[in-house]
Amino acid sequence: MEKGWGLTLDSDSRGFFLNKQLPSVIDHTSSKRNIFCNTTDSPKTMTMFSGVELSAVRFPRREDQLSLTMPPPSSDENRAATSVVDFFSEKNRTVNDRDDSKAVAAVSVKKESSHGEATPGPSNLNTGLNLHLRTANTGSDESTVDDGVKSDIEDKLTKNKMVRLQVELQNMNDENQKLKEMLAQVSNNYSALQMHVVSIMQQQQQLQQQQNHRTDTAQLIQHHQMNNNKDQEVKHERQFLDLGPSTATVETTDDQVSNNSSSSEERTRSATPQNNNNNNIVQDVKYNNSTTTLKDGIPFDNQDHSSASYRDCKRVNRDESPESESQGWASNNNKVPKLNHPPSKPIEQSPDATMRKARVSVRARSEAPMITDGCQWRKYGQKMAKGNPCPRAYYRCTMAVGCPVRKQVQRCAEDRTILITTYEGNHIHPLPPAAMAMASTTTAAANMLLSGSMSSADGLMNPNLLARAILPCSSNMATISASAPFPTVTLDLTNNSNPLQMLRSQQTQFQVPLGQSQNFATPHNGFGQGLYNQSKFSGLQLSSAGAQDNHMQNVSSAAQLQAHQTHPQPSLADSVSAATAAITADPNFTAALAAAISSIIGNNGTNQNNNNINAAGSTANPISNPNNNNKMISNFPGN
DNA sequence: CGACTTTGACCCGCGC
DNA sequence: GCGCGGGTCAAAGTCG
Repeated sequence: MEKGWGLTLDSDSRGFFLNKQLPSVIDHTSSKRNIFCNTTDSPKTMTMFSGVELSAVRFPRREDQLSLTMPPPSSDENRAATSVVDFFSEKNRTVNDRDDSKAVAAVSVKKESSHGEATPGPSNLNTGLNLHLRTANTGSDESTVDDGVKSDIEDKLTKNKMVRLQVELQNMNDENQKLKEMLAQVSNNYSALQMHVVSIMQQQQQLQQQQNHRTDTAQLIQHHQMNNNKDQEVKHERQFLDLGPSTATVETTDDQVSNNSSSSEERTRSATPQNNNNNNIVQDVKYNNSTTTLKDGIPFDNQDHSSASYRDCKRVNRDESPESESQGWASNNNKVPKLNHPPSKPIEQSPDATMRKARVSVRARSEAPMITDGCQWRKYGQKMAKGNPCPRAYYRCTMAVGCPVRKQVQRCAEDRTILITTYEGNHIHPLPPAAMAMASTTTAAANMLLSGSMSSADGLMNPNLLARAILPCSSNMATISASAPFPTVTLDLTNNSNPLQMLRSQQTQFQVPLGQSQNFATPHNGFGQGLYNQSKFSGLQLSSAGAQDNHMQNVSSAAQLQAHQTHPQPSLADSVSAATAAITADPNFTAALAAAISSIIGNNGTNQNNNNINAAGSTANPISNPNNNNKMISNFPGN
């Protein structure tokens, strides 16, 4: 059937007659069709004859004229027609069985040979067919009979064809529109999912912290109860509970009892939330008797970090609000232990304070006074920092009232072209697309850091082992410094090597030691734990640049002496490195965002590393810029 | 006029 | 206890 149609309409639109156009033609040629139907016995012939039938009707010759105008043909005519048709169908069927194109060619040849050769007899019908084929190509000048009918049919055919094409076009447009909508929806879902993942990670960290704090607190209480005289133990208990019960607080209390030497760690971890209900009384007393007492004993609203709050509530409120001001920067962090949380403070708010303690610094070469990260900032201060002739500027996020996110911007003293931007805190508002990459990057880095720094369940790891485990690769892409009193992840994008190329080279030589890689299988337990235990190390380096099978490669100077090892890291870290690379490469964050998103999207495949690389490099970012590099520097409270 | 920046003063914690 | 440094405030100035 299809081949038959195809043969008949080879010079025309083949698919056209294969579809719905046929009925209309048949209607106009019903009489003729009946004739041929009667003359054809087998379904095959009939099938094959459909094309011939149409041809005869559309391009009637003498015999067609007879067919249309005269009574039903005689048996001779039927026989003649049948013979022709049979011959034709069989021939074509044979040809078509071999090769469709050959069959078409055969018809074409027949059409050429029959042109103007209206031989009588059995070839008459054939002539009609050939005329049809030729006329289909060249027009109606050959037709001598009933031009009006033919033109009508052709017009209808054309119209139908156009209608059908239009319908198809419309369908395609609709489908295109649907695809576009789907793409937009997928993009939106991706953004939402990304933010959801971040929030989930934070929640997990909070839960971990709470569990760890409870465990440690209980253990410490038992320890105190078992040792020394009970009065002193109770005294100590209340003391550290006043400082803000937490794992860190507990440990700090021990330190305070012993040598009172871990102020930095205390600052780092003391804000860790824990509201032990048993301590409420003590907390209340301490809170109201604090040197920075609350007005009327009303707890400060921890959620109110707005600039208006800062202005309206002057210093008393600032000091009273551990989360409003003191949760972020060093000096304020120091206030946290003293001020403790109001008893009414929800437990889940405290981890927020912990989160805000982590900083993410981005070192990037930029001539601009500030890198474009998509957020709106308001400068609220500037100070001359020691050891740096360049002033340090303080900015606060103004995209939402109460957003606790702040950042410091300072140029590097050694290289004025390097701009150091330190972010702290989590946004409490939806981020514009341009800000998503940086926000997710900093959040991921902070999560990576805090996930471990706050977990104390397994804090007895060998530091040397940790150094090797955390920093397995021979790269200087990151360092852990003891200079900062709080965990700070620095994404150094200023090195002269191409970070992506470095990633490639590193990925090819890494091996995964199970024993140590297990420490990194879960970022909350392994990697962060390592960071936590490395808090007394200095000069350790960890790299976030390497991404192999969703794992980030961590590098340490100590590990430089070790064999190359691979440690699985969260894919989020991959996006961190990729995004930061893109950010640095292009001050225009829009392009960087595209690169980051592309890199994230590319994480799905087995070649995700390459995808990351290619995605970042596919942007306008000069990835090949030798000044680009991913370096992660973690600053921890040192000894 | 509102938003933003500048800048001196202030507060606080830490180290000596 | 004092000085230092970090961080913030808030009045004054600037800008669109």
